[in-house]
Amino acid sequence: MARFLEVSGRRWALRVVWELRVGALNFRALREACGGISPSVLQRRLHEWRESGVVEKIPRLGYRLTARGERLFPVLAQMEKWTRR
Amino acid sequence: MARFLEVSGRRWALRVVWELRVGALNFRALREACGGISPSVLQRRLHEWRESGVVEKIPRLGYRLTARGERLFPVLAQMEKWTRR
DNA sequence: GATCTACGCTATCGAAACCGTAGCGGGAGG
DNA sequence: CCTCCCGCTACGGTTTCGATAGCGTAGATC
Repeated sequence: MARFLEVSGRRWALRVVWELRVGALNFRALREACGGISPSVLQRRLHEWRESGVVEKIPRLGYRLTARGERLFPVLAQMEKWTRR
Repeated sequence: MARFLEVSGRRWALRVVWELRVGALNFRALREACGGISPSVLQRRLHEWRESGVVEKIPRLGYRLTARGERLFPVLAQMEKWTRR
């Protein structure tokens, strides 16, 4: 948990996962979806999430959540619900 | 949601909330619970969470989650559950 | 009243993370 | 060959973080 809080406690970290909820996105599309993250930071976040087994890279498709990453979605959905009040 | 992801996407941000799940903690206790966050950063995080209405300051008691903050706990609990696999 | 202690908090400064921009190499299509 | 879009990297300036020291206050104790 402490580890996850550390990884997710970086700029854009959760946002990247959040934007991938709709499905696979390529690098540039993901960049725009996040609304202006710098490519170097996005690159780092993607590496970090890939190391954590949350995101995977698909040739000619871009990036998408792994099965494990998908299971993280309910957490974010609940989080999103929380923000609505 | 984007706003929350922004606030929580800072070092120690969620960790601070997580450590407050056990109840009120004073500044120093919270600092130790987090395992060595610098006081200046902790100070900043507490201000940010207070502005978001997640944390409140109680005289002679320290800091604790607000009612709104308590409602954030299930999210973190689910997050913690996710990390266990 | 003087001292001691624990508290919240601030100051400083070097290190690390981040941002914006530019641009590279590579592959697909014309 | 040329063009276009792709993932990705390099660079320099700005922001954020981290470690440490220490201030001012308030309560307790002598």
